[in-house]
Amino acid sequence: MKNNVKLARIEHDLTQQQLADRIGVTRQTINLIEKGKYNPTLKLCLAICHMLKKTLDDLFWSEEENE
Amino acid sequence: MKNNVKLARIEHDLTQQQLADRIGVTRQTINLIEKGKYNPTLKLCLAICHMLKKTLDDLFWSEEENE
DNA sequence: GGGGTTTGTAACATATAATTGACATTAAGT
DNA sequence: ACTTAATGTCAATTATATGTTACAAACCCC
Repeated sequence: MKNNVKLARIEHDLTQQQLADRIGVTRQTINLIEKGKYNPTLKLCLAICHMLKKTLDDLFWSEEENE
Repeated sequence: MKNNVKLARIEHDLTQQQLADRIGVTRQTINLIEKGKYNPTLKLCLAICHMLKKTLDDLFWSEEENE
């Protein structure tokens, strides 16, 4: 589950904690997503996208079939 | 949680059951997602996208902030 | 080298996505 | 009208995303 959340977060000068707070999840959740260690729900992906002014494809798309 | 899964599935001439089988989930899961009644995981969204030759933005993006 | 901030993990609890099995409804065909 | 396939939905269970609390490693700054 690779993604570009970390990069986009840093572009906005936010810590994991700040991003988590603004989205309304815990820091651990953001951390695990950034590390690719799990599989967030669509609603959470969308919340992250809106907060970081990116689309789903920007942050979460990859051509490969596998995770 | 509106999305375009149903439309894309029909373009490919698949039933909910067939799509579910190819992705490896149950028909109920596909049904509920199409009806917008829940919040699939990213991995499942990606599986649907690849099967239907669409991107995340094609099937699951909407500009609105809310679900 | 000590103190604060950020990040990476871990164990356990809770909410909910997803499965299983079953039944009702709708749509299409004959 | 009858049959069959497809869809909508429900109750009960299982798997897993997320929360909570806590602690350690890494990085700055003084």
